[in-house]
Amino acid sequence: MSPPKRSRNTRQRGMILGELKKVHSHPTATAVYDLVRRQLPKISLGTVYRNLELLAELGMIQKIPGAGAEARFDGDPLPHHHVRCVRCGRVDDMPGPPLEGSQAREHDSGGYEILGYRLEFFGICPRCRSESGQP
Amino acid sequence: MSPPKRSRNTRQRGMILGELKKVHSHPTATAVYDLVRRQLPKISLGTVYRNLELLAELGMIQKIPGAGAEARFDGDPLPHHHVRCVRCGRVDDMPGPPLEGSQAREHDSGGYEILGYRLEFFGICPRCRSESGQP
DNA sequence: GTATGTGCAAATGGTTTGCAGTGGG
DNA sequence: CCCACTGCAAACCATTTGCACATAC
Repeated sequence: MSPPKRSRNTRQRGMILGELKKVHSHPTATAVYDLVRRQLPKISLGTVYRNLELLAELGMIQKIPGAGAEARFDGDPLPHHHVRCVRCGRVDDMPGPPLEGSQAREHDSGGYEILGYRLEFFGICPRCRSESGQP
Repeated sequence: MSPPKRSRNTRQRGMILGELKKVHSHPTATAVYDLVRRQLPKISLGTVYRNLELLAELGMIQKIPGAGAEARFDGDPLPHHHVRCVRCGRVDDMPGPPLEGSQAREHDSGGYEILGYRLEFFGICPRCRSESGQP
């Protein structure tokens, strides 16, 4: 159905993927830019955005589009949930299995063909909790 | 703890709330702007944004911040889930109970204080399904 | 009377894109 | 060789904000 989507192995793309696989901080596009720039000082932010988008489409990484917030990227493409700190924006992995019974909803969904769902937790990260007393 | 947050009953605010309660289309800020402008031609988009934000804070309406997409607003403040059409952006209510067992996650959450979660389904709405064969 | 709200317009900020040149296969 | 990719800079677009005036209470 869909054409295999051919892509090339550029230094920029390899570097972006490599850095993402290396860290566990779910960096923003700008953060990835800063990481990669240490090796490729002339890389442009546009290229970083284009590659992150492409790598996510290819299923090699995961894009975590924040609700209203800056998107973050995860070198681990396997499905899992995330927690986002409402204070500092930090994103971490959330232990726990994927949402069960979501398939069941495909029926009573008002005529929609359900393709998937996004579940994101929000809260206050350990660091922010200690910095200013737990409210 | 938090000061009662005093607010005034302006014509603009009442009109925005009224229109939102009237429709069931989960309109965007701009769509609300267009609705209200029929009665108050001089209202500004900035005022619409400010009031939508305030009304959501007051718990009188619900803000549905799309992951990467334009935010939408719901005149029904009671918690329920939504489906977003990946083709046209349309948002509808999703039948079904709030996520059970989310409280249980508050424990094994890597030190986070969990405040809540956002669950949004995505798929293809009936109209878009019929317009271009179900893929 | 005074602080809150409004209209207007400019600013913001993350993300996208047009274009001419580069380089991977 | 050719077309995907890059760097650069400008464009985009939802949302926010500064300011002077208006108005709810």
